[in-house]
Amino acid sequence: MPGFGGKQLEMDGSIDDKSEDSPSSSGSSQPQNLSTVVHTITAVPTAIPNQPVQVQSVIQPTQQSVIQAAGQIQTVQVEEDGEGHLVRTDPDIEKRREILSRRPSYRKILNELSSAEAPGIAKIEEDKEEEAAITSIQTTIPSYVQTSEPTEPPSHQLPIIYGPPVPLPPARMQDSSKVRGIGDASQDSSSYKKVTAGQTIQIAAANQNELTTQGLQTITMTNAGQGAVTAAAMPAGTTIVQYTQGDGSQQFVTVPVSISPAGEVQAYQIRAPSSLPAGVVMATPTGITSPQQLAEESARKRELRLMKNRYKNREAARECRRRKKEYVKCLETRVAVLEQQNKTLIEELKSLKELYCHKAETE
DNA sequence: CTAAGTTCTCGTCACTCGTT
DNA sequence: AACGAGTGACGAGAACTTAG
Repeated sequence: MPGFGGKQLEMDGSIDDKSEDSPSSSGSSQPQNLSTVVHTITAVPTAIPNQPVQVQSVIQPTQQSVIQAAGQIQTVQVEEDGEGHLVRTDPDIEKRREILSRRPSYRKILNELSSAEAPGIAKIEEDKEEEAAITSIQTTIPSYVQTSEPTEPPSHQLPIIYGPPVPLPPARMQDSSKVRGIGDASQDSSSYKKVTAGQTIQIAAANQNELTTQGLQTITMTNAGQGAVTAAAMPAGTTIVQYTQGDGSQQFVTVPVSISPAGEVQAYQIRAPSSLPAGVVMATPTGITSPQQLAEESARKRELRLMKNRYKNREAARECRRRKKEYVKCLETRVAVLEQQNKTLIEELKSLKELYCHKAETE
């Protein structure tokens, strides 16, 4: 992360009241950070003599924790020991650890920073701009999701996905040559296209009317492609199908499939949507007795839970990153402002000194 | 021009914390 | 206890940079 690494923040005590509350971003899940961070104390000239110097202890960012470190600005009280050395007299370590162990919220930190922001910083404007930018990003539909107008699809093209898409990462982009529209599911199985096991595929009908009447918009079929855990999770011959209804709600159903030795899904059958009960539908294995079955069942439940959370979490991660960026921007702005203030104060001190010297000479 | 290296971005999972 | 929100860590792929 260029631009953050090694950047030394020099701040005066103007935000001490806020930094006291600023939680560390090294959550309790990473308490080891406490022992690895390097605290450097930077003395900043202040215009107020004979007072304890308040400086910021800035955690030296490491490659992986640059941004986290930005949230770890703490107040450290230091006093001169009479020989010009700064002696740290900050509150006890335990309290600090307690603060550090609390999980941060960038929103909270940002709000605190914003409320303490020096006037003249065009922060709201900036936020608006950023918000607009984010909106435009979020409304940009990934190129790998087909969102054509619901017109007659060209005969050479694949079924078109209508409605809120379930974006798939490019790596798992549906292989259009291997996917058949769900509307064809009732047809002769010999006409099924082959789907390589281990892929996440997206299925949609070529006919929108068919979709709307059936209440289905998109279907994502996940098989054993997400690692060994998933592979073990799914009982042989079944897969979980995720589908999105017209109202955007997501549903899940397990579907029996047959996989060829070559690893290709040869056939899959999905019940008519009208027969699908609301919510999650699972083919509950009967008579689970062996530990292996129990493990399979729990793994399957886990997979289902993850699948349900995936979309939300994706959005949450985006939001989190946006807030983080906003927060870092805010910090950088603050640094710029404080640096400017520092410069001004130094200049002022210089001119006052000159004035004083000049006056002393003339007297 | 291209291969290798670096940085950026995104999705996913695991985990914690607060709320119900 | 269950659930949702928030966030760190990690991996993968895209985008960019640099050396030969």
